[in-house]
Amino acid sequence: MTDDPRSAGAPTLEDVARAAGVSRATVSRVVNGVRNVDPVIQEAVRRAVSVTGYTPNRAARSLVTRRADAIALVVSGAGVEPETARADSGTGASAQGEGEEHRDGGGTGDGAGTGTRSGGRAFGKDEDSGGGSGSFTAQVFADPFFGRVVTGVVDYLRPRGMHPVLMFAETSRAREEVVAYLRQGRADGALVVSTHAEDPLPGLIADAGLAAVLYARPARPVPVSYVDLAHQDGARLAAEHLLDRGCRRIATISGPLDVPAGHARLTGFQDTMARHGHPYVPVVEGRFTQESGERAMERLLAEHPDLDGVFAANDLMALGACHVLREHGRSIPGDVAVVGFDDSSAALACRPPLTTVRQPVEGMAAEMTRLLLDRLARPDGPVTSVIFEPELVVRGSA
Amino acid sequence: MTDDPRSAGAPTLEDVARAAGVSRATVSRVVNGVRNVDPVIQEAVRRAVSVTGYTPNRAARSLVTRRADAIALVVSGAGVEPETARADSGTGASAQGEGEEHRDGGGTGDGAGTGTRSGGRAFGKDEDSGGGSGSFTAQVFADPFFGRVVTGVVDYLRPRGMHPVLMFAETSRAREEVVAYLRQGRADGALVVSTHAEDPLPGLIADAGLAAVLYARPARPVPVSYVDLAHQDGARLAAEHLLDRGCRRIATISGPLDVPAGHARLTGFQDTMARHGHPYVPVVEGRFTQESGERAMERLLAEHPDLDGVFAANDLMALGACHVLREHGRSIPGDVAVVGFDDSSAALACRPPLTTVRQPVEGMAAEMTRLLLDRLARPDGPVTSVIFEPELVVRGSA
DNA sequence: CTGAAAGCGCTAACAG
DNA sequence: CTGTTAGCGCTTTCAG
Repeated sequence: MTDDPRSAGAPTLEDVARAAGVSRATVSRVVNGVRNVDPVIQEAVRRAVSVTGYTPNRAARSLVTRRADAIALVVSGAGVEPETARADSGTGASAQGEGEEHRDGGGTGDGAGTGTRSGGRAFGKDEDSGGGSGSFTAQVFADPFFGRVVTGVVDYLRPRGMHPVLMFAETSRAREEVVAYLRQGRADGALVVSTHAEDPLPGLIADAGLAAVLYARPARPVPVSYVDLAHQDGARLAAEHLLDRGCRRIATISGPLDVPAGHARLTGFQDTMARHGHPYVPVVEGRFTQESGERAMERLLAEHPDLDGVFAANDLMALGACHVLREHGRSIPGDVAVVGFDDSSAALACRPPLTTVRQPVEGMAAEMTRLLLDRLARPDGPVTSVIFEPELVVRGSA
Repeated sequence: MTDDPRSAGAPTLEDVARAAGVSRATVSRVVNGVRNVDPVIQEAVRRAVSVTGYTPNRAARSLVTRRADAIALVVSGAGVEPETARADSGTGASAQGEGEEHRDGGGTGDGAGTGTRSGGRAFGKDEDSGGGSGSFTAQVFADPFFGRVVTGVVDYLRPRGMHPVLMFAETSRAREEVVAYLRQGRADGALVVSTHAEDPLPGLIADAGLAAVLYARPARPVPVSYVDLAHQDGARLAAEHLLDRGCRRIATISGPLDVPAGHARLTGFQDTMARHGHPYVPVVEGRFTQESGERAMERLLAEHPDLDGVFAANDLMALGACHVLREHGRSIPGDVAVVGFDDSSAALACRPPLTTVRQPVEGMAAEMTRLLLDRLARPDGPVTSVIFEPELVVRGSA
């Protein structure tokens, strides 16, 4: 029984109630915009609220409403798996193993103080630094893709007064943490962006009966909504464009084949090429990074010096390919036409700007968010998924 | 009095206590790792916890501990200011007016839904789309800088079991929301990255007595810790390098002069040049975007066709400058040497790779996070700030 | 339309 | 070392 009115802490409902001369219940009603409150009292309460500088305590509210009014945005992927060694889930079938270094520098994180100097190094082999430590987080943000996802999610959430909690889940430990986080009720649901197929997270979440929506269809079916792109159609657009402009010796730099999008873009491309009389298309597997695109292009050029068209499964690799082509004296699109995929910022960072297949990432992310919020509002609504159609954006490179 | 043991909801302390045959307090102690608990009972409790599948309810815990164990990562900037019209806070002093367009595209943000397709357009003039809608969020992520900040923050937070809530505050409305969010106790403190001087957010947060640490020193002094880079020193390194390699007709593309970093990098550069006998350096103001770098370079080239060295205040602009130089037949670094700033991913995306001044963003962000956590642990500890030293990274462009 | 009262699940004194 | 007892601040029946 603290009979003392002015305590140290932040003002509570009680304080406002006292100031307005009403009960806590009434203040609560006004604050939550419940009807059935006399306009006069309503006004009095409002005044009391601003006088006291009251702000509702979220923990208390959540405790009773059982809602956090927050959602998690989690990037899930293979990444470094300390315990599982390397989860190199068979680098697909057809392609060549690339032998890309997957290991990274220290990572800024862990230990004691970061000291005062910068974090890790890694990435470039010869060049040492390079604007990104090797952590999973850094790898994720190295691709403009993720920034676009965040943009779409945030722009959808903000007008609704919500903000995403950013989480990463590349190890089984981290995945457990995500599940725990949700189970603790810190977030009402999760938006998960998987960078690899076979990602166990969607399954874990579904098993725990937690709400989630995925970006990209999960490898093994899970009763969870998702948004995805018609990757094959996108690859078809690229193939047709290259063919239409007269290219006849076309090659492709695929994405990692253990990533559904990588796989789909390749098969979509191959299928279309085959249908147009090109059953064999030279392909080198990349890792969706600029550097892997460069290496792949070097290789393609070495094995097929006469090629006149290249489809890279994303813009970053296309950008790398362009660099290599130019270094080898090939003009773009004169000698070799190049088509990318995504229409990310890399497309405009390239000279000439890339002709590319647009993936409306922001819109897809917004839709994903809408689906999650829908589901939170109607927990037993149907599990619906949305597939977006890509479109060709013609610029200078092809 | 729910005498019924097995209710529908998630298991609570009570359930675990019953299962283990002890009191709630004891379970709480075990769960929170408090010593003074008989090892035997401890084991029994642990077993009960896993049997029941217990997960502590965060809201309940936060309600009593008064800690959210969460922090906000907020990007604050000018952005589109519906209410305040344009906050063009005097374009600095020394420099030349330039008349560079400072306004941006519409901004998806505010209004109702984002629709289902991607966000706005904007940015490119001729090319329309381009991997980034015009929202503040999109603009933020268009620069690799922010992804690096997130990386540094997340990598520091993760080992400590914390995750950042992402917020943007480019309008006064959004700023109020950030303050409200903190006051509601949803986050214990904020990491704020201001993209403009005169940002009122730090002041608002300080006035509200909330914990925060800033990236970059605030324009008007605020009793809040911050991390920053010795921008002037960085610019000096760039100037000296250009001079050392024999350049004599050097120009610079500055950042926005109303951004402290932009201003400091310019004055640092000018001072060093002056000290070496070059009191007048051609300068064109850019906006830290690739496109503005291109435009600035076009102009510089038109006015000073004989220049042999360029310092761009960030890598994105340096990249744009390189494109333009090459288009004008200038070889890099043969005809013109180019030095960038930041050592972001754009530095390696450039051909030749950029010689640049490294800003250890990830490390700075980690330090910023450490400072915040420190302060949360010791609320009345001293307000300390850390200034990082940049270093020159020599690559191919100069 | 408003107030009284009962908790939500957890931690933290305070006894034992 | 363990159990009892108060609440943390809010929403929400349930009466009036």
